[in-house]
Amino acid sequence: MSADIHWVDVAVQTPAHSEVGTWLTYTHPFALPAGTLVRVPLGSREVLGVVWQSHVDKPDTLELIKARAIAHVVNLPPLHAEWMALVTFAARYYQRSVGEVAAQALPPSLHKLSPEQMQRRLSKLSSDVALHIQTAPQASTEQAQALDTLDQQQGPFLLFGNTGSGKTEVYLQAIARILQRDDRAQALLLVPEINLTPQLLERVQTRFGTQAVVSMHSGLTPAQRLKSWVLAHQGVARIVLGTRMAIFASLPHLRVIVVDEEHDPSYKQQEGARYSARDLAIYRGKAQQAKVILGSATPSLESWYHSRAEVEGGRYVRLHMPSRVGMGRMPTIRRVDMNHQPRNTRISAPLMQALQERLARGEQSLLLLNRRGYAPVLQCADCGWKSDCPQCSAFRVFHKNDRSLRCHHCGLTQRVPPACPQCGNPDILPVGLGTEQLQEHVAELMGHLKRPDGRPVHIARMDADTTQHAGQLQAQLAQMHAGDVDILIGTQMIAKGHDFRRVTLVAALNPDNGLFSSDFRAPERLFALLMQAAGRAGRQADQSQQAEMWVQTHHPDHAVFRHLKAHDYPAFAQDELLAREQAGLPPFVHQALLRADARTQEVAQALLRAAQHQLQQHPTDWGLTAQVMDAVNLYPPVPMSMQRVANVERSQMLIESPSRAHLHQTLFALQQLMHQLRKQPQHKGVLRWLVDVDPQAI
DNA sequence: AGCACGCCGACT
DNA sequence: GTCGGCGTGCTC
Repeated sequence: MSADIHWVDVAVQTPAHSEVGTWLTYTHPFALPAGTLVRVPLGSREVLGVVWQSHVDKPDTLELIKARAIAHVVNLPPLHAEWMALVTFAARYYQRSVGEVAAQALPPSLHKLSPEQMQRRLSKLSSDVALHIQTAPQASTEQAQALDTLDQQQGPFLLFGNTGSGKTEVYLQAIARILQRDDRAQALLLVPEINLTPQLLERVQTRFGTQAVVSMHSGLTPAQRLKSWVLAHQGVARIVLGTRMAIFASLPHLRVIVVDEEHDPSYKQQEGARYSARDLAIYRGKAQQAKVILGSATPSLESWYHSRAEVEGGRYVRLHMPSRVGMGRMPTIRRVDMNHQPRNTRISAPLMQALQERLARGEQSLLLLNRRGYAPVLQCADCGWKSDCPQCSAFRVFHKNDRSLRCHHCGLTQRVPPACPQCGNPDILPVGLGTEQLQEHVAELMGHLKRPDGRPVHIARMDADTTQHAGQLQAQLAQMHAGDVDILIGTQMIAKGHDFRRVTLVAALNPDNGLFSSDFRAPERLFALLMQAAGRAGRQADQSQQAEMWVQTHHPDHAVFRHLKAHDYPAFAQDELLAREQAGLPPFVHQALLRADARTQEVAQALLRAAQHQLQQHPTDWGLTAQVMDAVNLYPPVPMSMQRVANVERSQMLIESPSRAHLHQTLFALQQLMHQLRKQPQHKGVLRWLVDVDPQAI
C-alpha cells in the first residue's frame, strides 16, 4: 500500500566549491519534468532549485543519506532543455557547480518569494504578445548588403562597422526580419553597460512596440527583473535587451542574439562563475539554432581572428561596413608630442588654441582622462610619505570635494590629515592629475571666456563620482544634448556610445599609461577606447570638417597612435596579432588562472605551488596523462598585480595551453586536487581559491 | 555560501 | 549568570 515515490535530482545553489555532487536527490509523489522550478529543504533553510531529472528507482548512492521531500513546485512552465544545456555548459566551462550557475542565472526574487507571493505576482502579468513592427528607414547599400548576408548565411557573424556606420540599424532590421518570419521567435540584444540601455530601449520599443520588449540588467528593481524574466520565459516578450546577465534569460523561442560592442571587457563577469556573455552567446546560438551577430568598430582580437577567411580557418562570417551614414567623415587625428611641451603640461598650447576655437564657434569638446578624483596620490614634500591604503597595495586617491582620501579598491575613506602622518609636516601635496583637478584647471584657463550667446562657458565633469545617484547621469546627458555644456571632462564613460551631436573635438590628455602596462591586452583596450572616443566627434555632417581627435603623448610614433591616425583597425589588429602569435599569447593559446587568497602571500602561494608540484610530479594520480601535461604550461605562482585588497593577499598561477581540451582536462583535475590540498593543515590559512577561465587580465 | 553547533571573554 | 566572538562542519 506504499504511495508512489519518485526520486528527483535537483540542482541547488550548493556551496561555490564544495564537494557536494552536481545535484541533490529529493523525493516527490510523482515524476517532475526536467526544468521544473521547485523549493527544497537544504539544511535548515528552504532554497530554490531546478529539477534536472526524475527516476523511479532509488539511486544506490543514496544508501546512507536520507532523501527529503520537495517542499513546493513553482507554478511556472519548466525551463527548456536548451536553457539547461547552456547552464550545464557554462558550469563545466567556467568550473563551477551546475546549481551555482543555475542560481546565478535566475532572478533574485525567484529565490526569495514564497509560492503564494509568486502566485500573486504572476497573476498580474498580461500575456498578450504585442509586436508592432514600424517601418524601418531605408538601409544604405552597405547595410543592405550586410542584411542580405545575415539572411543567407548561418553565421556566427562579426559585424565590423565604423562608429556611425549604422550597426544598430542593421541589428534592428535583422531582428525584424527574423521576428516577422516566425510569430513566436525571440531576440536577445546584449549591450555592455546599463548606462547605454535606456536610449537603446527607447529606440527598440519605438520600432517593435513597448509591450514586446523587456530589459534585463542589475539596475532594475527585483520586481521589474522578475517581470522581465517571466515574460521572456513565457514567450510573451519577443525582445530582451540587457547586459551580460541577460545571456542566461530563459528564451524558449530564441532565434537571434546580438552582442553590441562585443569587444567590451564588461561582458566578462568578474565574480562567481566568471563567464563571458559574448562567448556564451556563440555557444547558445549554436545550441539553440539562433543567429549570432557580434558587432564592433574595434573587435576583440579573438573575434577578429575567428573571422579571418574561411580558407585560413576562420569560423565567423565577417561583415564590413566602413562608411558613416548621415554624418561626415571621421575626425582628423592630431598627436601632440609632449616631449616638446614644458614639463607637467596638462593641456598643451595647440590643444588650448583648438579648444578656444570650439568655444568661439559654439561647439562642444570632450576631454578624456582616465582618473577619477583630484589627484591619484598625496605626498609629503618633506619625508616623502605617500597616501597609501593601509589595507591594499594601492594609493588612496585625493578627492577635493569632500577633502577625503579614498581607496578605489576597498572603499576605505578618511578625511585628509591636516599634516603628514609620518613627520608632522603640514605640507602634503597632490601628485598627478585627476578629473576633479582637470575641471578646476580648465576653469582657471578658460572660465572667463564667453560663449557666442554671451553666457559664460560651462565646464562640466562626468565620472563615477558625479553619476552615482539615480538620475544624475540622465540629467548630465540631457544638459550635454541641450548644448548647455561647452567642455565635458570625464573618464571613459564619456567615450562610450553617446550621440552628442555638437561635439567637434575630443582629446585624450594622458593615454600613455595604457601603452606600457604589463597587461598584454592594454594596447587593444586603449586603441578601442580612442577609436570609440574619436567616434564621438563630428557626428553632424555639416560640422564634421572641423572634427578633431587630439592625443597628447610622449610616444607619438607608437603603433597604437599611428594606426589610430589612419583610422585603420585592420592594420592595428594585424600588427597586434602578429605580436601575440610571436609571444604565444591569446588567441593563439588558451589561458586560465588559478587564484588563491590568504592573509599572507606566502600561504596563498604555498597552495598554488603544492598544486603545481602535484600536477607536474604526479599527473597520473589526478587522472592526467604525461601527454596532456606536456601540452600544458604551468607558470610559477606570483602575486597578483593588485597584490593586496582589503587586507587579503592574492596570488595566482597562470595555466596555458594551445589545446582547449588539454587545458580543461587540467582544470578538472585541479578541482579534485585543490579540495584535497585545502584539507591539509599547512593550507588552513587559505581564505579561498578560484579558477578564472579566459581571464580578462593576468 | 549560509547556518548551525560549540566553547571562551565582557556586559545588562 | 547570559550575549556573542568566529572556528568547524554539514547541507539530498
